[in-house]
Amino acid sequence: MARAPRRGPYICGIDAALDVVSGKWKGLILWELDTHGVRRFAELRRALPGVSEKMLTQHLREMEEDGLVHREVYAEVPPRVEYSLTGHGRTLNQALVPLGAWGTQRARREGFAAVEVAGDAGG
Amino acid sequence: MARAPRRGPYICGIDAALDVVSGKWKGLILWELDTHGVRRFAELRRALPGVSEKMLTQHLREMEEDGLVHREVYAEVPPRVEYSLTGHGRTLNQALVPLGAWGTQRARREGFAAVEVAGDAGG
DNA sequence: CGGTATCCTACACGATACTG
DNA sequence: CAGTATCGTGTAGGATACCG
Repeated sequence: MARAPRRGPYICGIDAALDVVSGKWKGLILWELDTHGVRRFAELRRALPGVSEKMLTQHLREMEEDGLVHREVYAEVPPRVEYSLTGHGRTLNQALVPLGAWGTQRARREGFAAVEVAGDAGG
Repeated sequence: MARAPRRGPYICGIDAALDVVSGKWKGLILWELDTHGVRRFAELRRALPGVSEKMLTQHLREMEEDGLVHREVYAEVPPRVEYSLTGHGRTLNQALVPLGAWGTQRARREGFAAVEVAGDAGG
């Protein structure tokens, strides 16, 4: 059970980017880490209401493997693991800003509840 | 079997936007229609190598319902149906440009084959 | 605290056949 | 040409239990 992302070959850039952000919680993880800089596992869990440990771990591992997320493990008791974005993770986030704004506009137009989360580009 | 997209409530704008572009061929359909302006069913089919009629129809219907695509039916024999982007479809495409560029860069970095398709932002 | 392991379900996607 | 109908499959995602 290693990888969800296909890792190419891709038909176009959108295809390649979507391969890396698809996953129910990845967008949120990106925003959360971008906003707070560094987050612990339990903090991310609280920030993503409804996520299971399994999915959070799995997404985090895939994003780490995709070079988006850095995982820092501290040899302490109780254990502490801190997650943060890599440079590529931050540039991806930048690239997602217009899309986030579009989505927020659309949700507003359609009358859907788009709960504002810290860092949301749509204001 | 009507809808794949959830139509909210969404957690943030990215969530809302991703709900509308997720689907194996939707990104490509967007690019194809944006590039050519108007495309017939069979033309789209040829532009998306490997897509089945079922998936193409399904994606097109969902995108129509999401207000992204306009479907024009001509009462002729043989039948003719033309697809084009709505205003919202075009703004979505604009919002996807940076993401496409990011994906192209990434594919290049990682050495994956990112086949250039007409309209690709990274090209 | 920060995970793994196991089992299960829903559904996105695909293949094939048929129709106005 | 532009679909619809039906069936089959892979896998993303979820529930629960256990571990260092």
